[in-house]
Amino acid sequence: MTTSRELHRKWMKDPKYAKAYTDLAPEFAVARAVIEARVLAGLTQEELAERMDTTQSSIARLESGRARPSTDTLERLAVATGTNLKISFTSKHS
Amino acid sequence: MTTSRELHRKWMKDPKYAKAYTDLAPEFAVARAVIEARVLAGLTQEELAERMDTTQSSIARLESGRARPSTDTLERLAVATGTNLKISFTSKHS
DNA sequence: TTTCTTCATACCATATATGCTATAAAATGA
DNA sequence: TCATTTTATAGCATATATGGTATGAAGAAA
Repeated sequence: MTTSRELHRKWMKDPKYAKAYTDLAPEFAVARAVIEARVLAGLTQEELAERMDTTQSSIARLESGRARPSTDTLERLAVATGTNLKISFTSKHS
Repeated sequence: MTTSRELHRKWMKDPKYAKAYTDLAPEFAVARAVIEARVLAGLTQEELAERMDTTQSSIARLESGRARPSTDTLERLAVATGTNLKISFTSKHS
């Protein structure tokens, strides 16, 4: 069986994936989550864009960290990747 | 007088109703997280608004479910309530 | 080299989120 | 009841996110 962890290890060999996953600053956590959701779904930016009824450039913008996406966009991305969007405010001390 | 809003508030005390409600309306799950973060921080809408450098009416709009807030707004709310914002796309099958 | 694929980026028009003001409703306490 | 605080909502101006288009870079494979 292939777990997401194994897939992650495999994809970490991809320089772009590895850079996206490890080098991005904390404030780009959303961008990282977007990249991970798309890659785990096995989609290219163009394919994801089609499912979200938008364009490849918009997806690239999301993944670059230059965007502050709305929850509407995030929810559409969740539908397109077959995932559930989770948003929470967690305590810093527990 | 019994309004639908009052009925909703009453029924939201039922966990099953609450879950079904938020599952069908993702934007209200965000609204609920916002309300929870503010109340746990012990803040009024006005006090939270001041910390976020915005207005009470904007907070009310966030909590009403009528908004699709940007991640910028959510980040500022996390800072104002002393929490960490977590956004993730979780698998539906695990 | 060329071709193809994928991703990144710039620019602009438009849709939407946000801030602001005012007001009203609702809750809270006396 | 009354007074006060807190929250909800409407209208509007503006800031920002998004869609669309075009273009270019990097890599893979021939």
